[in-house]
Amino acid sequence: MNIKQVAKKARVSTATVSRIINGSSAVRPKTAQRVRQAIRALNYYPNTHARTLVSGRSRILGLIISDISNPFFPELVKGFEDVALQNNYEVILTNTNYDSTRMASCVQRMLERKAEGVAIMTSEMNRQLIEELSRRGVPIVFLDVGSVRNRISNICVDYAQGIHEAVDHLCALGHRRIGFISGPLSLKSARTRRSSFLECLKQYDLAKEDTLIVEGNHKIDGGELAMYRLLQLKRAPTAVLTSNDLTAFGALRAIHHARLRVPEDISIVGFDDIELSQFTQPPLTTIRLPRTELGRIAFDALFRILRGDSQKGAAYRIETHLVVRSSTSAAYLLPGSQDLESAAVRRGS
Amino acid sequence: MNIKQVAKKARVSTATVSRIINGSSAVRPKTAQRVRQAIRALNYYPNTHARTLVSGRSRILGLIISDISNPFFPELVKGFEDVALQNNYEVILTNTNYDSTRMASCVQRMLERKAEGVAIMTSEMNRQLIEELSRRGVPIVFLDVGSVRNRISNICVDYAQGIHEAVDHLCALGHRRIGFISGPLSLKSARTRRSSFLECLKQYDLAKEDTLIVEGNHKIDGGELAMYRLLQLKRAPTAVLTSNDLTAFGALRAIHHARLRVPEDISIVGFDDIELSQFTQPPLTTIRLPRTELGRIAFDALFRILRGDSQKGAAYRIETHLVVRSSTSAAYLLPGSQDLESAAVRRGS
DNA sequence: CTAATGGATGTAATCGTTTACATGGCGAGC
DNA sequence: GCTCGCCATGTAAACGATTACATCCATTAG
Repeated sequence: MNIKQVAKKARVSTATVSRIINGSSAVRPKTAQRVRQAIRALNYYPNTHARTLVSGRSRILGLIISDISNPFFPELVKGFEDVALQNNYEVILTNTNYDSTRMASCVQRMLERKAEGVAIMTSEMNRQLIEELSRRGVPIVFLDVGSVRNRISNICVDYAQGIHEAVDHLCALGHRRIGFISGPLSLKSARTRRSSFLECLKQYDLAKEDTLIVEGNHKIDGGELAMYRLLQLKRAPTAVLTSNDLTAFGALRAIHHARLRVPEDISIVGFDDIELSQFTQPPLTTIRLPRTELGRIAFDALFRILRGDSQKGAAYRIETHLVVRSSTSAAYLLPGSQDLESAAVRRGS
Repeated sequence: MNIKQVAKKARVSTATVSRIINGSSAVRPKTAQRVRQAIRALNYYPNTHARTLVSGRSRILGLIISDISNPFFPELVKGFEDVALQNNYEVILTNTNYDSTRMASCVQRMLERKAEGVAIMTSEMNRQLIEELSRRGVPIVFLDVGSVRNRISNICVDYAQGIHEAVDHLCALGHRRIGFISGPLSLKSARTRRSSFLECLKQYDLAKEDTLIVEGNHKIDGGELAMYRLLQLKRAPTAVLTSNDLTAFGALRAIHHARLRVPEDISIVGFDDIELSQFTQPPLTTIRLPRTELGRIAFDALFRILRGDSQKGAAYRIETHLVVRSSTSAAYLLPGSQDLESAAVRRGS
């Protein structure tokens, strides 16, 4: 079951067997055939640990995410793993659970298993550990927070673009009061999304009232609560953007409970385009963030460095685009009658 | 950065350092302290590959699932990983994508990375590969399909129990015609769920008409289509059980489109209790399959064998229970008026 | 015909640990 | 005071590959 037995059976040295396995240098076709037969006959496959030990290359890549049960991540993971597998890399997947202590142990495990590169798709970072990785020469790719300066490759998601498209779309439908339900502001990604939205409001010269921006938690219940708060405003928004789709689901629920209608009374726009968004009632207009591609790019970023095709600290960009479904429509209320309760009454509900 | 340097710094032999790290035999407290200091000073951690190579134990466990973006799996994975981590095992996660060719490569990867045990939570099995694992002495735990005979530990999910509770619940509410939307019958788990249902009907002496049983695909669109078919029946069911929650989501959609109401016109029961089921409209009554626990038990089954506390081929059991939410209620229609269309008309919709 | 060249193969060191066995020193029992 | 035994530690052989270097043989050029 080891290379020696194969060598013996094929009447060659272990070096020759190794050469066949790795294609590292030429061997006579006749010898090669004999070796290959022996390998098949013994059902031999090399011991990766021995390989790693001597060659210094583990063919392992690390992927650190927040939480696999967050619907944002599975597709990203699949994208990453698919290409990694195609290139004969094994993936070690770890969850930080949004906890920077656990993040530390994630990185430590990468280090121990000798990952050749690490993709960190979450923002609980720990300077010390990152530097430890850098010092050991392990290439890193980050989501949104890398930079050339620290030699960490960065994948920059262009949130602004999708948000622009959404606001554009809503404006074209006649909306002027647009609300926003953010994620938990402790999260970097949530903050970025919110500030992109604020930026956008400015550009479109739209009302920017603090009351129209409410903090959620990137989960359904938080979206629901936040939406209730928006509905209680004297002058409620006629359209609401949300920081992720789960938040939008919650908003949908709140509006339904308030006996109002989407999109007739209020338009809702989600973010991420998780699979379930096609199946809400009504199907959700949302900003698509191509997560499979994100995973692919993360692998690519690492792979290029490993092959020497690219420097550490390269920058990549991912676009986001609006997907229009049925949760948005023309602003139904006239400027003078922005009272949602009366709308409900008018409809006789 | 290796054990020699630590040994040198602490003025002991590598064997002593190893003893400290593994606690394998007593060392003088004074020496121990010196070694520990050296370890900390050099920021040393052992090379797992070297360890595995010589000790033959990798501290790696394999977990094979179908598809991480199927909402059934994330919690299972988390349950498994959490306990594995607590016991210092690393987890290699692989997806078969419901494809038995890929299943083969999953197992191969486990073999190559020298997993000490493998949990196979999907049913695309490949006799040959399983035997290969067995031959190399790798303990295996399977979902539903293991057995003592082949020395494969088995976790048996008691689908019948939850289904009984559901049927019981529906009967108590006055339902007599209960439909079922199954998963794709190519899947073992879908077949098992369906046959549990059929079994149950018999016990309750309920109508068993083939037309009341429709095949879905364990996804939303399949559930929707299947529900349409049920709605078109002359004598449609007043309650429908589904093989998983996504299917139930689809059914909800279909009923909504048909301008009927859940639960007033039709009661719906899901299966699995994925997180989103709390948030549908109405919140879904469903049969809870405790997936985190499933993951935990899978680890436990392997761990016991590894510690020698248990034989290969042990059996474990997981219970399922009904969770009543709002998608079920008393059968609204009188026996003589089981015409859903007229129900809709009566309500004036 | 000899020497140089180069391609195919073998030899052996190496990677970083663990662990069986050897050694050394010290206390206890006689 | 000697021996026995035990505890703490060291020595060195594995584990299973890769790979630099050496060797061998055949071919070709001079």
